Amino acid sequence: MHKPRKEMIAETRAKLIAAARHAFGTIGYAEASMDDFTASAGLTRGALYHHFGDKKGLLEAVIAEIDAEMAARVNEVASRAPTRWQHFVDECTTYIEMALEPEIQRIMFRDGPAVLGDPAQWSNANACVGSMTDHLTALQGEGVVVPSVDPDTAARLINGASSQAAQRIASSNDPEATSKKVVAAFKQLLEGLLKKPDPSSN
Amino acid sequence: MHKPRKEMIAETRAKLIAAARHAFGTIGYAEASMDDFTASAGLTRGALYHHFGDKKGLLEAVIAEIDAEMAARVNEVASRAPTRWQHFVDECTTYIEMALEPEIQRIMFRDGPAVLGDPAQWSNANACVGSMTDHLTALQGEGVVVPSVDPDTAARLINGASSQAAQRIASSNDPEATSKKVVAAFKQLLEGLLKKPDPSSN
DNA sequence: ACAATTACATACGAAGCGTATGAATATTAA
DNA sequence: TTAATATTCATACGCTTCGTATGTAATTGT
Repeated sequence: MHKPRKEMIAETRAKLIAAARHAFGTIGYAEASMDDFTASAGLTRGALYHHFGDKKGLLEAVIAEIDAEMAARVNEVASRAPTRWQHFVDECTTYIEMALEPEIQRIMFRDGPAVLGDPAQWSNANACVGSMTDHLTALQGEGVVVPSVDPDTAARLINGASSQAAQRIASSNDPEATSKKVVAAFKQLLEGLLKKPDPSSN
Repeated sequence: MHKPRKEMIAETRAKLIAAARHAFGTIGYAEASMDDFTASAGLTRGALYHHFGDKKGLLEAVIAEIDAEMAARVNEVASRAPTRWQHFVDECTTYIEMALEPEIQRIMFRDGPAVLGDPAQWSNANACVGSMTDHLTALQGEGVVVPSVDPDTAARLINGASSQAAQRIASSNDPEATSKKVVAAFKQLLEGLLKKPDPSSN
């Protein structure tokens, strides 16, 4: 008795996504030959076009998968933190740490935007920024963050800074030292969001 | 009497760069056919390969040109400003305004990084960030900005935030309103760099 | 004036992509 | 149960694009 139909299909989808993810994350989207990485999954382009429409569709699927993983990691790490502001800061730094990984950097911050356009418009991948936005909103309610900023806007700006931060660390020849400087500067910028009278922790 | 040799060569180089810049800025690097845009300049790929080595080489030349223009614009606008801090803030907002232009956004912030890698590593295009770094250094010397941050690092982070800011405005369906919110949030982040006792202007 | 270099154009081969078609299996209907 | 249909993938084809190799005219050096 062979496996049920549904599972076989899900399996080929998963194999295609995994193969594409590896190819996109290493040699990059443009250089990744559909013939090559489908073959590495024991398939052909026929399966790819059937399930994902085209190369871009497959990239979207890969991005959705990575985004879900990133959101899960952020939520897990940040869940334990004394204050909500610390929770928020942890979220940001975790985000930077993830952005250090070459696969994430390449797919989510370089090829993704180039091929699919502004990440803010992606329908499937906004979990991380969404979480940050939620916390900023709550922090405003608590009077910790200045009320004048739009939470979603601020979250996006921080996201952009995080991306640069990660790139800077990743391309440094002394990542340890660079990381310290970058994270320090990053936290300094974040403090601009705090209300003046109470520049609390850290 | 025909034009001197040197001028003819410079002219074909300029024509190639102009044609490529237009193609890259509109349909994008990946979609731009070398045959097409060289033909639109009255040339062939032969000239392109001779002068720039390959497609990426031409992109580098285009980026160098745009970067020089951006630096000139930033310097001109920021040169008139009461305080140095204001000068710095103007520089940043001017940077955002320039990043609103589709051509700059596409070439400098999307296709450029995707094809050539981390912009911080670009040898020919760092004029804007360099200028920002200089001002941050000076502001630290004057005691306006906290001494703990590395100027170059901070400039890069701000650069990343600016890029996101511009994208957000550009892709908004109400650019006017969005611009206000984005610039406000952006300035708020910048205030994180100021020393506490004297949160001076704007 | 003759050799050597420069500045391009042309021609050729190699991929890569998208589509159209085909074949095998599964699902539904009668 | 059997016939019809839909799904899942593989194969085959043409088109476009890129890089290189080659050709050629103009220019420079001697």
